[in-house]
Amino acid sequence: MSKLRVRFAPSPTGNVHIGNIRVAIFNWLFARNQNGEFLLRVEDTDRERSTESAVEALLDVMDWLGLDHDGEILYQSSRLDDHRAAAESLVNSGCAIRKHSKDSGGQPVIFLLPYECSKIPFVRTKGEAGLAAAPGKEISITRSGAKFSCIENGKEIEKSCSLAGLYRLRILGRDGETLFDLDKRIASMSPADEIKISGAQRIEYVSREVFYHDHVKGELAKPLDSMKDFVIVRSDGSPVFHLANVCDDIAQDINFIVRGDDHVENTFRHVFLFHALGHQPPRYAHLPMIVNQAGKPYSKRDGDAYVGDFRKKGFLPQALFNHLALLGWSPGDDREKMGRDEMAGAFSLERVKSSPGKFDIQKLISMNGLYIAEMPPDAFAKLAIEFTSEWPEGKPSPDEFAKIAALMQSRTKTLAQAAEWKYFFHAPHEINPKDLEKALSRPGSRDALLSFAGSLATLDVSDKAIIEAQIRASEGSSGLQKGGLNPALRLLLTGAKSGPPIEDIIHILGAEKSAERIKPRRPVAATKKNDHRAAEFLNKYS
RNA sequence: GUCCCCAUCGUCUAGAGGCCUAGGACACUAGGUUUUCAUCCUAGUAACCGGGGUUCGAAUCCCCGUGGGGACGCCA
Repeated sequence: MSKLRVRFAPSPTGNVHIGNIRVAIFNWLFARNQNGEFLLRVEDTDRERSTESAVEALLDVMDWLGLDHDGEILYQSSRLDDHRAAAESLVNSGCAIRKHSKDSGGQPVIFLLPYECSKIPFVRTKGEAGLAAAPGKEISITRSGAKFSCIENGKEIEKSCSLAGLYRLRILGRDGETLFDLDKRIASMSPADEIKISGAQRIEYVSREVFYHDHVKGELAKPLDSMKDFVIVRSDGSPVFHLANVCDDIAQDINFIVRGDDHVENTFRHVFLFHALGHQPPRYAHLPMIVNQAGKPYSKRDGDAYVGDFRKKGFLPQALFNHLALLGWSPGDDREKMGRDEMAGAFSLERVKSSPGKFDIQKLISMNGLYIAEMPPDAFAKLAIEFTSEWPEGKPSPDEFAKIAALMQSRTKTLAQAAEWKYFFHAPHEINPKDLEKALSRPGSRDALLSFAGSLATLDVSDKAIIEAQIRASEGSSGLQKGGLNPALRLLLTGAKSGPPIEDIIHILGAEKSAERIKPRRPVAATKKNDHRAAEFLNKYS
């Protein structure tokens, strides 16, 4: 077998979303596993919607995730001439026609599914088909398709399909006489011809289907009589996706296409295109889609599904990569947290599921926490500090920040949580009076607090054990239980109800700042009527 | 409407006819450790969509329902 060549071929018409990038991840894993090549093609032919910034965003995101591609990027827009030439050759070889158009505009080029398929390996005959024609309905036949009505299960159904779907079509009248025989007419039909037949009773033809082996879904087949000929060049002369996509896959020598589920139906058409262009179709694998919490597919409209947003929310690329790879694939054992290379080593298409998966943000968060936990502290601090840029006072000093980061790392699931560490640098804006009242409600609390605040002036805060001992001492002398002072101290110091050990906080804050925060002061305004009592209490707690 | 695909705990998944009393992970609950929180440890709740077959035996194979998704563009 020749070297595996796969590609990721996004259209840059908006920010890349996670469903999109997951396709890239699977292609990358597959290529790396097989020692193949992973190519990138930007399908930017939709000029109206493609933007340069979207291309930049795409490249940026791929770089962030470590999805390195082989070779140069192919921009589809640069291959217009080749696409047109391909269309021209298809017209010349009779595989496509220029549609006759009454409008003054140009003529679109329509690819005709081949009528004679005996030498095409991916088409097979299923058998004779017979349909009852709907009475009184006219049948219309042109080179690019037939339209007719028939009766199925007592219901009248309108059908239209390519002539290739109606192999050896015969239309029979009331007395069984042949009104039309496609075999005799097809060779002489010109694109402008339209044949109308009335009085049909019965429609008979040979039913065939196109099939291919999908490396995820197994064998897939589609009856030709459910397919239509399709436009490959628009009336304005621009090539349609199907043509451009196939031409570029040929140009890039792609021999395995791994893409989203939504292309399954396109593949039935693309294999004909490959064949008509003189090439063997590549192999295919279609990945199941991923859906959002509501069970609906992600679309570019899903505001929260952009890959860039995950970065902004403080997710690590390793975690997102890992989590996305595990959506629809598993190594087959109980491994879940796996690095890129480990996953590439274990990857196989056979182990890709064929059912859609729901994206679970909780699991991503958990995995992100795992990756954060194993980071070297300085690396963690360096990444986390970026998330303090929203602070009005500006980013803290890296050295100070690193101490806090080390303290918080095991408590952190996403880097964005670093924005909440503000209290280490600035006194908390507000303390919930109710919480404080509760924290101070035990008898002796106030005395213990004052005692500890007073001791801070002479306390050696460079030693956490000393700080802790002093807290215990203040508790003891005021008749408070061990740890009874913690809630109040924490609240006054940080404004939060939970967090790292008090002594760690005081150690970092220093004696002066700590005393400042604990000291009775700070009137707290009652914001609600029922907070009034608590506010009163606080204001006079000295 | 037509065609195609899919279906195991709430979620991601393991499962290739007997290793299944259906395993793991996230989430959740309880307990332990940490005088809070987090980490860590232990335990628990929780699933084969329904109905028919095939078979000595079905989560696994077949059929029919049901539910979900996709495709039917001169979008990609």
